[in-house]
Amino acid sequence: MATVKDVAKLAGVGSGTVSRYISGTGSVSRKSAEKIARAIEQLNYRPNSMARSLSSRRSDLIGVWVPSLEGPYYHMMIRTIESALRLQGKHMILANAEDAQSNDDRLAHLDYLINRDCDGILISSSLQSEFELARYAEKFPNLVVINHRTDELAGRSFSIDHDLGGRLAARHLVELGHRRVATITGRLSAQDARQRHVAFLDEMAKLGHPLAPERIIEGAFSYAGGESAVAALLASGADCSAVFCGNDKVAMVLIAELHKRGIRVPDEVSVLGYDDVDFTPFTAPALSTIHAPIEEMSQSACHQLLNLTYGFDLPYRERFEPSLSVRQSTGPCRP
Amino acid sequence: MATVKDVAKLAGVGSGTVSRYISGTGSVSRKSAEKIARAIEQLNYRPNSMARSLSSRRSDLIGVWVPSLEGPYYHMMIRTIESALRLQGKHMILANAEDAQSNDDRLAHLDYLINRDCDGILISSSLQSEFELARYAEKFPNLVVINHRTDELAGRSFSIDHDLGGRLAARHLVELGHRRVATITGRLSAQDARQRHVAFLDEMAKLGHPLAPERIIEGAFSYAGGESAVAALLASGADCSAVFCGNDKVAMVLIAELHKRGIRVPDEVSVLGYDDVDFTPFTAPALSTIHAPIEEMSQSACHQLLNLTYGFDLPYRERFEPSLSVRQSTGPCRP
DNA sequence: GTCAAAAATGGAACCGATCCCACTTTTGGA
DNA sequence: TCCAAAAGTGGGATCGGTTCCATTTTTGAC
Repeated sequence: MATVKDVAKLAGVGSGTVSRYISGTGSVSRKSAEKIARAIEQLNYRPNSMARSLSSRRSDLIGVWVPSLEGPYYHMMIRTIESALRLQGKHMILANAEDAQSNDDRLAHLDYLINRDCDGILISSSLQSEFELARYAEKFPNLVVINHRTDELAGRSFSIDHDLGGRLAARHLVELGHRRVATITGRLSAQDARQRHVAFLDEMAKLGHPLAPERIIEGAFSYAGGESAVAALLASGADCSAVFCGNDKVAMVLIAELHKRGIRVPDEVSVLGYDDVDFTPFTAPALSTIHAPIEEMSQSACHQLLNLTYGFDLPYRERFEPSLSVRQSTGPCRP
Repeated sequence: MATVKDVAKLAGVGSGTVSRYISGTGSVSRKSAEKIARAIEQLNYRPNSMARSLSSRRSDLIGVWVPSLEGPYYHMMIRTIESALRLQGKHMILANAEDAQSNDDRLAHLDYLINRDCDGILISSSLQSEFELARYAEKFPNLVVINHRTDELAGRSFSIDHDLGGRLAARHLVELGHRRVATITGRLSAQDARQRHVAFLDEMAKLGHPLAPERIIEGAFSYAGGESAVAALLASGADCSAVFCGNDKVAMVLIAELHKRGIRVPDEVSVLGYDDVDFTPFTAPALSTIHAPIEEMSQSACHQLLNLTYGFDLPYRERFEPSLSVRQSTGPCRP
């Protein structure tokens, strides 16, 4: 493989000039540029990325930490991030903490990224306590958090107003006439799950229809968690005309289970999801849900991370608003 | 940040000894090891991965090329690969060619990986012609292909017997008594889609029930492609009691559309999918499908790539067999 | 035509590991 | 106790870029 020196020699210039030509920084005369271009072509030269990284102290690697890769939510995120980074010539490396057993284990996954000398790190937070995140953020300036708002990370945390999302859910169901409403939440130790849940309960109460405790099931945002939560809800015998699910995966599981039992959606029970992932138009019936702008949020987080890390000036926003997306799984309450 | 030299000086040994201690290759006396361990601890030393890569000519980076990241199929693959690589201390970088407009564009995505000096490359082939793959494989020895069988890449291509898969599908439907059968395929320029389709048609014919041409719709393996194919099938007025879909996403779309039209699955129409992705238990009704061991195949491909690249000796297989997974979306034909 | 400012240049030093090699020390069998 | 083989060692060369700086060349206003 050819090196800068080979190129420099063939082009009849110094190695510094070649380097300047390639990076586009500094000035190179037209004549030199042409000679260098020809030499590069002729030698089929490609810069060695490791040497470049070592000497420039930039790896052009962005680490992405996710608590799980199950289901479309994280996939939409990953997909958006990969695309945004590729557009800027950066590379993503991934750490999926799904198999982590303990909190230390989860942090070890972060170290797996940090030890790789990532220029910046994106964390899709959920169960990480704010304290831990802040601690890491301190020793790692180019760190940005998706879907988690915290004051310690002003300008570096990107989030959706899940409080509003929870309220939108409540209003939608109440407007449809539902009074006997149940909910299946995600794990309430996760900020995003808790926020929408608390707001949902609060808004239901405000609207005059507080939820009975037996109609509140704490589940988890996974298919398996959804299954057991759905089983728990249906086993409880809690009679209800509508269920608000903390995310779309759980809503999908619920619809499947209701179908199995011959309970019609939305005629007998309305089901409302949260997130608006890619499959929502294709459940049967199509899922009504709270649209969370996951992709926009992910892209913003990515942009700001690139800004912080490389001094880019890409557009971004820190806060996003969910909106109601009505499809066929919710309908008027029929007593 | 501390360097090997700092560690060597503090420990009172040479830099070579420190290097040997860290990499675990070569021999280091117990006494030196202890001193080095203490120095590392004291200085909080972490090896610089770029310097390490440059001098060892190993990036510990594995590139993964996928034609798309939509839907659970690729996600299951990515998830499996990330995990297998992390277990061996390697890192994955991803190139999603979803946004590629032309074939050159798709190859540019491969270059994006190669220019990063990946030690090895995993390609999830589909539309790439065998010729192009082989061409790249030639100049890049540590390249392995998932879900594509080709003689040029003996020992480096991992695949599922989609011929068998297609036949299993045909047999299942015929055994249930279906005679008026339709099929929605993926893009037939993709090997995996074509194989299962051709075998399906062939087996149906062998069993005495060849498909009428108007009951064959060429679609694509995306939600959008599924939607238009489903629309085309239903618009054609082709009367059928069962539909074999080239993958689960399309089957999901079909179930949703049938639900919308009030057509009961499987009572009026049976729907059979392919792949057995993570959501299949949770469609309504739960999707009968051909189980393709995607995760096992991905892991094998990963293992063999690691073997080729780093001389590991991880277990792997090149060929996998699909199996029938009956759930609730297929049932006996009721005339 | 003059001259200061700006542009362009070559090459050495450096980034922080690995790896090789010549050398020293330890080991254990006779 | 001796000695060959094995184990352990230190440090310099090397990987292939970037970056800095002193120096040369070009530019353009007067």
